[in-house]
Amino acid sequence: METRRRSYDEGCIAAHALDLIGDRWALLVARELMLGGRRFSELRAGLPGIAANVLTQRLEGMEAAGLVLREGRAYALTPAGFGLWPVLKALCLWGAAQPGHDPRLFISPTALMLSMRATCRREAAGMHRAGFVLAGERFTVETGPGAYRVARGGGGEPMLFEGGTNAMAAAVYGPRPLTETAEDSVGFTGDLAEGQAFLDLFSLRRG
Amino acid sequence: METRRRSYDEGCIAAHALDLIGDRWALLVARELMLGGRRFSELRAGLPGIAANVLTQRLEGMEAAGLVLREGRAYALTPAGFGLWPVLKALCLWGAAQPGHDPRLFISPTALMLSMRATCRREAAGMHRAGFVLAGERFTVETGPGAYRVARGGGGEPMLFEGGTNAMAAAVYGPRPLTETAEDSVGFTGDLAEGQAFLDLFSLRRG
DNA sequence: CGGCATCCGGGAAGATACTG
DNA sequence: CAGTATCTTCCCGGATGCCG
Repeated sequence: METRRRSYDEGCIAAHALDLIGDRWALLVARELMLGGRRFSELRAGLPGIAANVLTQRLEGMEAAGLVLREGRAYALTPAGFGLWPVLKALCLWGAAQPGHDPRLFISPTALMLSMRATCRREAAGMHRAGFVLAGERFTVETGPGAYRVARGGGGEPMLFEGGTNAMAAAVYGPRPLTETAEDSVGFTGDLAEGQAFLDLFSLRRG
Repeated sequence: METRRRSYDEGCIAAHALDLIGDRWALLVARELMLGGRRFSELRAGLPGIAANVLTQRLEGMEAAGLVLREGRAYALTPAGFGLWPVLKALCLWGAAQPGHDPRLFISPTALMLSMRATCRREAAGMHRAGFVLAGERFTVETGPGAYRVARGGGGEPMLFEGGTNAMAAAVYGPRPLTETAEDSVGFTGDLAEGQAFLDLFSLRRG
C-alpha cells in the first residue's frame, strides 16, 4: 500500500521532474492517457508488458503527484499531466534517430497517433482530414499549415485508413507508396494522391 | 558484469528511447556530461546519491548504446548522447512548473548552467558575456538575440558571478535584485545594471 | 469482468569495504 | 583516483485470488 518514494534528492529541476515521472512505465502510462481518459484494462492493453500491480502503483503515484485524475473507473491526465507532451515528443524525436529499433514489436494505437503528431512536418502540411481505425480504435487527424490535431473518435472524414497498428506504422513511416489494394493489410479509402501527400508529412526516412 | 537489458519490447519510438536512456540515473549522467567530458569522480561529485557500482553500470550501458565514449579515464557524450539535450530541456521546463521542488537540495554546477540554458528567454536577450565560478568550477555564458552559449572554462568576461551553486540558483531564479554586497554569498563583479538585465532573462517567477 | 491485493522469485539499486 | 566485490534492500514482473 504505502509506496515509499525514492527521490534523487537534488535541487535540479530535471531531477525533480524525474522524481515525479522517472519511474519505470510512468511516462508510457502518460503516453496512453495523452489522447484522453482510459480505463484500467485499456491501459493494460496499450502496455502489454506491465504487471497489474505495477500499473496500480503508477496510477496511484501519478495521482498523488497531481498528474492523473481518477474519474470513477477511468483515469485521465490533469493539465500537469498533459504538460508532459513536450517530454514525450522529445523522446520520440530522439528515439527515432537511435538504432536498434524494431518496428515489428507491438505498437499501441495511441503510441502511433502520438508519434505521428511528434514527427509531422507541419510547415509543409496542407489541409487534410483523415480518419484512422487502428485495432478497432477510432481517431481523427486534422492538419493545416503549421497545425496538427489528433483526437479519439470522429467519423465522416474524406480519407480513412484502417488496419493493424504495425502495418499502419509501416505505411506511414515506410518508403513504400500508398496503393488502393490493401497489400500490406492497410485499407485506404479516399483520394489516393491526397492520401500520399498526407503520408509524406511523416517520413522518418532520410532525405 | 553482464547486465541484461530490460526492454519494454514495444515498437513505439518513445519506448525505444526509454529502453536506451530510461534507466534510473541514466539521464542525470547524461546531464553531467552535457557540457563536456568528466572523470568518474567528477561524475560522482555531481550525482551525490549514486553508488559507484551503479555509475559503472550506467556508463557501461550508455557506452554500449553508443551514447558515451570512454577516452582513457574520462567519459564524454557521443553526438547521439548530446542529442538528448532536447529531452533534458523539456524535463527542465516541465519540472520547473511542478510543485514540491526543494531548491535547498544539492544542485550540481552543471545542472544549474543547463537549467539556465533551458529557461533563458532568448528572444529578449541582449549581448552579454558572463563568467561563473560555482563550487570552484568555471563556466562562460554568452547571450545574444535568440542565441545562448555555455561552456566550461573561459576567463576575462566583463561580468563574473562567484559563489555556491545553491546561492547562485537563488540569485538567478529568485525574486531578490542583484546587489554588490555578497549578502546571499554570491559575489558579483561588473556592471550592476547589466548583471541585473542578464539575470532577468532567467526568471522562473511568474509575470 | 474490472480493479485491484497478495505472495513470490529474480534482479536491479544502494551502502560499505576493499584493492590496484 | 578509479573502480570492484559483497551484501542487503527493495523494486519489478508474473501468478493467483478476492470482491464488488
